[in-house]
Amino acid sequence: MFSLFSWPQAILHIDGDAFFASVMCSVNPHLIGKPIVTGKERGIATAISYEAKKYGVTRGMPYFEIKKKCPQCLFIESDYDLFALVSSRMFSIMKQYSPYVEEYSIDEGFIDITGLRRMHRKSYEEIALAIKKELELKLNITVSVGLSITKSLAKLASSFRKPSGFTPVRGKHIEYLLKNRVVQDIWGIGPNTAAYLQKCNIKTALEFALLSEEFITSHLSKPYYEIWQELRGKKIFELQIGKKEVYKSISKTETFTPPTNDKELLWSRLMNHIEEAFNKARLYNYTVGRVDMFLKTQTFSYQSATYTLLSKTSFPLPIHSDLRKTFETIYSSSSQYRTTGCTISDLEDAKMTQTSLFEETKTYTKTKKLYEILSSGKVDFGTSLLRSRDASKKSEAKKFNLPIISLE
DNA sequence: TCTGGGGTCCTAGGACCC
DNA sequence: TCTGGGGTCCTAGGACCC
Repeated sequence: MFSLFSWPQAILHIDGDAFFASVMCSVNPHLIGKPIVTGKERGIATAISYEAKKYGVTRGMPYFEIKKKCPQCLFIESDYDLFALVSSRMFSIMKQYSPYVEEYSIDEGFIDITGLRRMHRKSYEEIALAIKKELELKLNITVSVGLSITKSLAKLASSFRKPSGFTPVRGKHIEYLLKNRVVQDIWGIGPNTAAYLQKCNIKTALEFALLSEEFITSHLSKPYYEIWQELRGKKIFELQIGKKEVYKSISKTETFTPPTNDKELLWSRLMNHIEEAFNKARLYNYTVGRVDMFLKTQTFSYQSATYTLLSKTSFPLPIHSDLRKTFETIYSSSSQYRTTGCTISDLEDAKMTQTSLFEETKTYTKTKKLYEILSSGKVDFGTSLLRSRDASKKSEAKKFNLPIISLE
């Protein structure tokens, strides 16, 4: 019932095993074989080696708990530059086998190898194994590989055997794979939907895939209908080829330990995030139409507010006082806050943004000039100018007739 | 599982219009 | 003056991913 042909498409999913931890081991051989956990810089586990997993250490676990579960565990700092380097080497190896490579995340990719058997003089299984072998040899880490006829099936397959597993699933083997996976294992089915399905007495991926089309469309939303089709062998999701450079939104958040209700501290951190988000927007040549900000309390409730710009801009400084007013509407002196953050959206290609009246004003020219100076590296006070308590820096700011964001 | 940071997409429901 | 029904656009919020 699932598919008439063995390989209507051949899609690989490649997943780095405990990627961050494995990369740390690959460059520090004395760590090999030891229980290690990365994420020391944030105090929580971001990657856990298989040795540490045995002790019950899980993602997001705080330091004191890791120590309790596994006292001999080595808690080390993440080296994101190194992870990015290994990641880019991983994808360039993949691209030697097929031009259709999706860089899904830092440690995961999809490869479409449909129609490449002749070129490689190998079966699809042999191509998959060759890629796996080369990755492991050259990067000194292990990867798990799934091979099937859709992205969802390939991803489910790669999680079947770990670490360093290879699971090819052609049409006639799909039922077997699905029978041996639970609905939570399916890409796109999270805890909420899994709980709902559980109530309907649907536990395995096979039970989900065998549901009627009528049931899926009347009880679940579009994404689940697409997943359902993918698990039945119908290709819905295309590979996203090429580097990520299109954004719908950009966000920056930060959690405080311990929580705080210091209004000016929160405001200065929030403004800092907004500056950083706009920096990224300028990097990708976007103008911004909307700023969302939020404060999260100790009890995980959110206060959020939106500021909609009258005309899109790439610089946050001119809207500084409006943002402050927006902040005032969500801050409460009686709350303790653990997280602050912002999301900027309504992004538009800067070339497309019409020159507004605002942009013709002196303020705009000065703002642009200021940001140019700040990003040129010719001055050493950096963006701290905007938050400085130092009088000389304040005078620098005054030259541009700009507001000063105080730390007090 | 006492919970970090950065994203995407979908849907329900209100506002507005005819 | 009261009334029906339908379309479009926007937004808030939820769910999911790594």
